[in-house]
Amino acid sequence: MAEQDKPSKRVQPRIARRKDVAELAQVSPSTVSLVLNNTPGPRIPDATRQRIIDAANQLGYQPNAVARALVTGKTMTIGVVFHYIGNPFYDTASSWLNGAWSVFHPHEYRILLGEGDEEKPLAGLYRQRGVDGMLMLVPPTSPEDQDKELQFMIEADFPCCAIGARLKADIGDYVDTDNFGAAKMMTEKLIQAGHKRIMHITGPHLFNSSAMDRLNGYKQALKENGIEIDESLIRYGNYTGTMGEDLLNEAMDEGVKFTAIFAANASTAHFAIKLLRKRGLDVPKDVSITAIDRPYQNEPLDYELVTYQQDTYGIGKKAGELLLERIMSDEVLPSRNCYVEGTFIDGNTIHPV
Amino acid sequence: MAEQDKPSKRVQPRIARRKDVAELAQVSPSTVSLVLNNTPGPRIPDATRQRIIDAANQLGYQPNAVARALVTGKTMTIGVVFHYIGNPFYDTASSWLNGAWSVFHPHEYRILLGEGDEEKPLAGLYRQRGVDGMLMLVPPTSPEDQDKELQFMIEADFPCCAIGARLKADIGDYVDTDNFGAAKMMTEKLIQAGHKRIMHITGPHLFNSSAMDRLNGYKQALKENGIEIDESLIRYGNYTGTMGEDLLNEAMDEGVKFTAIFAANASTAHFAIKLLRKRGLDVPKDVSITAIDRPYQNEPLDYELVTYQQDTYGIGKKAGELLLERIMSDEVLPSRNCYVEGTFIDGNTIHPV
DNA sequence: ATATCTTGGTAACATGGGTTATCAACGCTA
DNA sequence: TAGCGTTGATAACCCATGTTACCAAGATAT
Repeated sequence: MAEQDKPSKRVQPRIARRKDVAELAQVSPSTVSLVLNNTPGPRIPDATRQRIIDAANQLGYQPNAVARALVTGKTMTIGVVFHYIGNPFYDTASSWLNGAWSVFHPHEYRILLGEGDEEKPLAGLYRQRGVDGMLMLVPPTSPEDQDKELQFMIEADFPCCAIGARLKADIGDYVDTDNFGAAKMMTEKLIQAGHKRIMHITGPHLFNSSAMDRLNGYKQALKENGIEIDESLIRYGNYTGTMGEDLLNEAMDEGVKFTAIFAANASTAHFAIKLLRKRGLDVPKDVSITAIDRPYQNEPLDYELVTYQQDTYGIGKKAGELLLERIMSDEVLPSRNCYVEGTFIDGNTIHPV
Repeated sequence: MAEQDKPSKRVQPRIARRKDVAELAQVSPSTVSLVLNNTPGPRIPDATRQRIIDAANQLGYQPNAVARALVTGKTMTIGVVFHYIGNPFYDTASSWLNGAWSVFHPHEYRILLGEGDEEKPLAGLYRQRGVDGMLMLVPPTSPEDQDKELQFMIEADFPCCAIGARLKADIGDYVDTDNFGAAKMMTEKLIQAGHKRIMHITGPHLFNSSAMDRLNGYKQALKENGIEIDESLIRYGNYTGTMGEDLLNEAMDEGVKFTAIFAANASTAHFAIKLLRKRGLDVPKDVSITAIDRPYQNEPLDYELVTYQQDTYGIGKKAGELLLERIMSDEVLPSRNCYVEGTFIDGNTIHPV
C-alpha cells in the first residue's frame, strides 16, 4: 500500500518563535522570555537584553498568544454575548461595545463575540477556557435554561457582568439603566399633564427584568398618584415595534379609552405613533406619548419624543470596569448592581389634558 | 527573609480535563481524544466508546480550546477589524457582522474583534497566531502603513478579506458594493431629470477606495453625458455628515451655483438636506439629491432619498464565504473581487429641472 | 508448537512559551 | 588554596491537547 502524502499545505514563511529569537541572540529560549516579559528577579545585563530585543525586532517576533494563554491560564479575551430576537448583533450593540472597548482595549483585552447558539449559549465559552470573563447582553435563554447553563460558571465564581437584564442566577454584576425609576418618571410626566387613562405597552416582562421593572415603575407611578390600575390598559408586548403596533390596534378596536401611552421602548413608541396617525389621531393632541429611549438616537425625526434616553455607551463602559475589576481581583467579589444615569429628553409628545 | 505566599487565587472547582475523563472511564488520555474526536483509524469497541462518552458527559467535559488550538494550529477564530473615525464599531457594523456570522457560526468559528490600535492594527492578530483569518472593514491606517503592516500577512498568504474598501496591497479577497457603478447610476438619475450643475460631496477619496470609486463614477456619468467636470462642484469630504454640512455651507457662501447634489453617503446626504432646509431651500424643488445608502435603514423619514442601498448583510455574508473557502483551502487562491448587488430606492428627492 | 494477524489500546512526542531551581564561572576573602 | 558570594544564565518542568508509532494479548493459521 502506497503511503499517502499529507495534503500539501499553504507554504507559510515560518513565523518567528521564541527559539528563533534565542538562536539569533545567542541565548537560551528561557532568557528570551525573561527579557521580553521583563520578569523581575533574574539579572540579565543590558548588553544581553539589547541583543535579545534587537533580535526580536529583526524577526518581528511576537509571542504566540495561544501558547501563552495555555500556560498562564489567561486568554486576555472577554466574551461578549449578544442576543436579540433573530439577530445576534443588533443596532445599539455598537455603543455598548464601544463603551466596553474603551475599558478593555487599553488593558490589551480582546473581545470575542459569543455563542449565539440556543443549545450551548454560555457554557461553551467558559468551559472551553476561551475567555477570562463574560459580558452578557440580554439573557440568551429562558430563565430555566439559564440556571442549568450558568451552573458551572456560578460554582467557579466566573467573572461575569449582565447588561440590560438581571440574570435570575446570582452571578457577577449587573449594570443597567434604573428601569423602574425611568418608567416611573415617564409615567409621572403624563400624570403631571393631567392624564389618568395611560396605556402601557410592555416589553417581554416574563423573561426580561428590564421589561418587568418598567412595568412596575408604571404601576408605582399610578399608585402614588391615586390612579387605579386598569388591566385593560396594560398590553403585554415584547419590545418589537410591530408587536406593539398590533397590540395598540387591538386595544383601539376593542374600544379601550385612553389619552396617553407610556411605551416600554423606542421602537414600540415609534410604531405606536405611526399607527395613531394612520388611524387619524394626532400626537400629542389626541394622544400623548412617553417612552424609554428614542428612535434613531441623535437624529431629528418629525416628532421629538418625551423620553428617558439610556446611556448605552456609559453602561458598556461601567460594565467593562466592573468586569475588569472582577477579573483582576484575587478575591471573590460580592454581586453588585449598578445603575447608569440616562438623560431626560423633554420633547413635544405630551399635551395637557 | 520570610518566603512570601502567592496571593490567594479564586477557588475554582476544577474544570474537567482529558485526564479526568480518562481516569473515570478507566482508559488512557489518548483514547479519550480518539473517541471524542472520532478519529478515523484506531478501532475502539463500542463498549469502551460509550464508557468514555458517559464519563465526559458526567464531568461536563469540553476540550480546552486553547490547548487544542496550540497543537492544531487552528484557533477557530476569525478576526474582524473595524475602523471608523473615532469609533471602533459603528452603527452599520451590526448588519455586516450578522452576515458574516451567518457563515461562520455553523462552522464553529468564533469572531474576535480586532485591534483598533493605530500602532499595531493588524499584524498583532496574525503574528500572535490569534486568528485563522481576517475580515477587514475599512483599512485601519494610511496606505503606506498598510503595506508595512500587511507585509507579514502577504508573505504568508494569510486568509483575508477586505470589505468596503480595497486594500492597496494585493492580499486576499475584496467584497463590496460596485461603488463606481452605483455612483454613476445615482449621478445619471440626476442628469436624466435634466440637471447639469451637480455637486458631489465626496468621501475620504485619498484613503478609501470606495470614496474614490464613487468620485470616479460621478465623473464618468458626467463625461458620458457631455457635461464638463467643474472642480468647484466637487467638495472633498470624509463621509461624516458634519464635514459634509460644512463643505456645502462653504460652497453656498462662495456662491457656487448648482441644482442637484450627489452625496457620497447617507450621513452626508442627511446633513445636506438639513442644511438646505435651514437655509430656506426646498428639497427637491430647489435642490435635488441622490446618494448612496439611506439614513436609518428601513425606517421612514420625512423625505425618502433617491439612493442606492448597499446590501450590507449580503456583503458580510459573501465576505464570510470567500474567507471561509480560503481558510479551508490548501492551495493559495488568487485574489478575488466581488460585488454584491444593492437596491435602488426611488425616493422623492429628485425634481426635474 | 510456532508464526502471523487482529484487536484494543497506549506511550511518547509535539505545540510554544512561563517559571523556577540550579549551576558554572568568576572574583574576592581568609 | 580553600571557601564563599555574586553574576549571568540555563535546563527542566508545566500547561492540555492531537497524533502516530508501537505493543501486548489473544486468535488464527501452519
